[in-house]
Amino acid sequence: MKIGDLSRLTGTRVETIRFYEKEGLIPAPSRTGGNYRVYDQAHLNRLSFIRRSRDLGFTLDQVRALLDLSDDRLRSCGAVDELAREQLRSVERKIEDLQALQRELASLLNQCSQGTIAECRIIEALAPG
Amino acid sequence: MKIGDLSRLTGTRVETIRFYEKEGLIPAPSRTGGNYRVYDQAHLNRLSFIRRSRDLGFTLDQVRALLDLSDDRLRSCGAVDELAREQLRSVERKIEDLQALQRELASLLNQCSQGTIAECRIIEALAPG
DNA sequence: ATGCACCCTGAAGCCACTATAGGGTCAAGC
DNA sequence: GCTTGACCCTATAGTGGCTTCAGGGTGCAT
Repeated sequence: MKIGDLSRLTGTRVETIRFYEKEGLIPAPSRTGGNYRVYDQAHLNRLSFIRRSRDLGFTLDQVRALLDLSDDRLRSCGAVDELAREQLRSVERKIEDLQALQRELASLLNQCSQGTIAECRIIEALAPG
Repeated sequence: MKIGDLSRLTGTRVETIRFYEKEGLIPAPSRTGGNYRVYDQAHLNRLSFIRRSRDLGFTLDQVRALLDLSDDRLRSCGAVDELAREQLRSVERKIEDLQALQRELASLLNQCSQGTIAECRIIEALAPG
């Protein structure tokens, strides 16, 4: 499997795959005579794991931790659970922040009567007073 | 007013104020004999405007646009309205994405029975299959 | 004279990629 | 055998919005 195939199979850009390799998230694959990277099923599995973790919002450092944990089959999954729980909390905090923002913006827009800047409620709300 | 005073009054880090100046968001202030920046009320107003816009989630480019618009008192506020509307849409999109994420994480955590990694539902969900 | 809080500049670092420059490889078609 | 075009390679710089760091200077009190 060449890098483009891996890219298509995982929905990951080629540059991102090379970036993950440089970051040590994916082991360096063997090469063809023409210096092309050659991947196997293990690479595909690992990259899929990384992408799903990223899609769930984990940082690359968290993904690294999850990968390490997932290799240690006999260990308790408490650490995994804690990582996921922390991530959930962080997502919930972000949602709350954005909802507050949403309310503020909606309220500003509600007050805008489409006149001139001088009487614009939005600009007024931003300007200090 | 020295940079530290402006920092305290606006809740902006000193380094960030210097960064805004370098970015052209705040005009370069005059200096004391000792080369310290000296700010006045106009600077305070402008920085407050920037911070409030940032708090509402506008990018620095959008802030630049808002600042330009706010100087043009006679212009219609349609452009301001459009910027705010776009920002609201973007916030709403982010909320939806995060809520999907929240549901997924919560569901994973729900299934975790705190056993070993080998039987961990979270790792299982991340691993390809 | 010494300490301390504050100020200065310029450059590098953060995250997770993305883009760009400048090239090499390989199979197909003429 | 030569070209075309899709693909691959490396190394470096750029993105946004700051933050941090190195290495110094200022100003006031003790």
